[in-house]
Amino acid sequence: MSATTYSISELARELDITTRAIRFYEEQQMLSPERRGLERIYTGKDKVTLKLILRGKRIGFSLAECKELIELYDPVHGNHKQLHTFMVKIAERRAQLQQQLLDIEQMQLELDTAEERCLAALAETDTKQSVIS
Amino acid sequence: MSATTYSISELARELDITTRAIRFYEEQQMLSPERRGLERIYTGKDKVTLKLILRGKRIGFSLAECKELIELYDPVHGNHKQLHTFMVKIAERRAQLQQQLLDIEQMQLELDTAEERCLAALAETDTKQSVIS
DNA sequence: CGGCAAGTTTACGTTAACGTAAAGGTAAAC
DNA sequence: GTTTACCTTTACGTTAACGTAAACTTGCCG
Repeated sequence: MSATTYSISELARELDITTRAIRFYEEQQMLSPERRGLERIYTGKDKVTLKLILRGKRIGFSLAECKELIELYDPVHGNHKQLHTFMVKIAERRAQLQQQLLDIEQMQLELDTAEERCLAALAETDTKQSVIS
Repeated sequence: MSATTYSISELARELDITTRAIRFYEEQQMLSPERRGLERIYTGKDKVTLKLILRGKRIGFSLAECKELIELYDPVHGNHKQLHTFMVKIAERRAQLQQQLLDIEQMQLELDTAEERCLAALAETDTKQSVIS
C-alpha cells in the first residue's frame, strides 16, 4: 500500500509534457489531484489518467473525447450506452486510419515516380556535361 | 483539347468542401485560377491541385505542408532536395500511423474487457431480479 | 539573511483553418 | 422589372490546446 506520489514537474518530465498542460487538463475536469496546502499531489491513478489522455491524443481524439474515454474507466459514470457509442468512435478512427494508409501509399507511389524523373533528369544533365567538358 | 472548366461552386460540390475553403487556399497561394471578369474559372489542373490538398489534409499534413507538396509537382520548383525532405516527412507520418494503430489496438483490448465486465454486471442484475420476482 | 528552485494563481496571447456576415455586382428566368 | 441564383470582396469571429508573462509563496542551501 506504499502510495507513490508525484509532484507536477516529476509527472511533466516523466510523460514529456509541460506543467501548464497538466494544469490545463485539471481545469478541464480531467484530473483532481489532492493538495498539500496549495501544492498538487498526484497519485498513480492520476498518472494512468494522464497516459490515457496522451494515448487518446495520439490517436487523434480531442480532449473532450479523451474525457469521455476516461469516464468509461470510472465505475460511477461507466454505463453501457457510453461504452457502445465510444466503440463506434473507435471504429470510425480505424476507418480513417485505413484511408490515411491508402493515401500515404498512393502518395508514395507518386513520389517514387517523381523521384525517378528527377534522377533521370540529373543523369541527362551529367551526360551532356561530360560531352561538353 | 476540350478544356473543361469549373465554377467555384461546382468544384465545391464535387469535392465536398465550401467555396470559402477554396478561396482560402487561393489566398494561401496554392491556387491561381483564371478570371472572366471577377469570376474565377478553374481548370482540371486546379482540380488536381485541390485533390492533392485534400489528400494531404487527410493524412494529417498542415496546409503549409500541403503547399510544399504541391510545389513538388511544379517543375519550376521541384528540385531534388525538396523531394528528399518530403519523403522524410512521409516516412514520419507512416511511423506515426503505426503508433496510432498500436494505440487503437491497445484501446480496443481494454474496451473489450470493459465491455465484458459490463455485460457480466448486467447478467448478475438480471439473475437477482429473476429470483426476486 | 539572501537567493534560488519549484510551486501557485490569474489572465491575456497565439495559431490554424476556415465560418459567417455585410454589402454588393451580374445574368438568366418569370 | 424584380426575384433568384451565383458570384465577388472585405473583414471580423471562432475553436482547441495550450504558451507565456506577471506577481507571489514556500522551502531549503550556504
